[in-house]
Amino acid sequence: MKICTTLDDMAPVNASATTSTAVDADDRRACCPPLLGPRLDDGAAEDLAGTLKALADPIRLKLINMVAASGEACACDLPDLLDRSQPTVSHHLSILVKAGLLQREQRGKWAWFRLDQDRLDQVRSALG
Amino acid sequence: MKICTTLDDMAPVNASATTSTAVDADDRRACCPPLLGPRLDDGAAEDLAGTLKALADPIRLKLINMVAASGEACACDLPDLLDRSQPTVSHHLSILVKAGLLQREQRGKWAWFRLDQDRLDQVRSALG
DNA sequence: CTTTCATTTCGACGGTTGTCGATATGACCC
DNA sequence: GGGTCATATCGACAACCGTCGAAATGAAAG
Repeated sequence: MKICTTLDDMAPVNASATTSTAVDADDRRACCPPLLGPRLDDGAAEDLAGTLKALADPIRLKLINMVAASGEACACDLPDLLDRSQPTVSHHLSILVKAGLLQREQRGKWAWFRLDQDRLDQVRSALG
Repeated sequence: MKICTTLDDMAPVNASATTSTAVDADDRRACCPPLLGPRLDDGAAEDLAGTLKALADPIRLKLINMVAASGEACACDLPDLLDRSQPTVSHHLSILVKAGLLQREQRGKWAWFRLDQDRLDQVRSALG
């Protein structure tokens, strides 16, 4: 039972000028704006959250920063630069690749990584 | 011991025209670009990761979406809309408020939330 | 002051995550 | 093939996270 009556409680912040000024609902929640709009469906929310999870780690942010700063980076340098073990860095890199934020390229025995700028732009615009 | 010799392995992708073309290092890693640039220091990485962590959850994304769609939202409606218990929704709201992404306002017994657009813009530009 | 109702906090639980050492895979060279 | 080196995967562990029911807090009304 959610009535949300007592319009007095609603300091009319933006007063969203609807037609009806008087409230007459008995069961309809009179106080609450419809909350409709361009709804973010479950799938989209899950997808965006997944990509943001890939970004939401300081080590992975520094990885992206390093790759972006140099244009590309060899995996061989990163454990030292990040003060993390080689398996840990490999783990983070694979997360970023899986999220589409980094592209992996094998050159000889070394693995090189480049930033997928389009993917990052895509994430940034999703936050707009 | 990381030498990274054998320039053959470096298909010169962007060839970053440095002065020295010949490689003569014995201990210096000759294959790897300097990886310098506008470095993201530990503190900044931690801060940004913290804010992104607040965003990186489907329920919290839907919360932000709902608040943004209506301009403001009453906490009383959200548990039903999100199909989560009231304590769970309260928990997510507090995370978003703590991250500065939502602003809380008490109106009577109800709690209303608004989006802090500047904060969101700030996050988005940090990803640029 | 007592009751009522919205919201927060607490305690607990299962699931996920970051980390590492050890091991496996894969690429090159001889 | 065998050796060497870079990277990925495995197994384990502690820490963290999302979730809920129960209880505490806070705000308004009677």
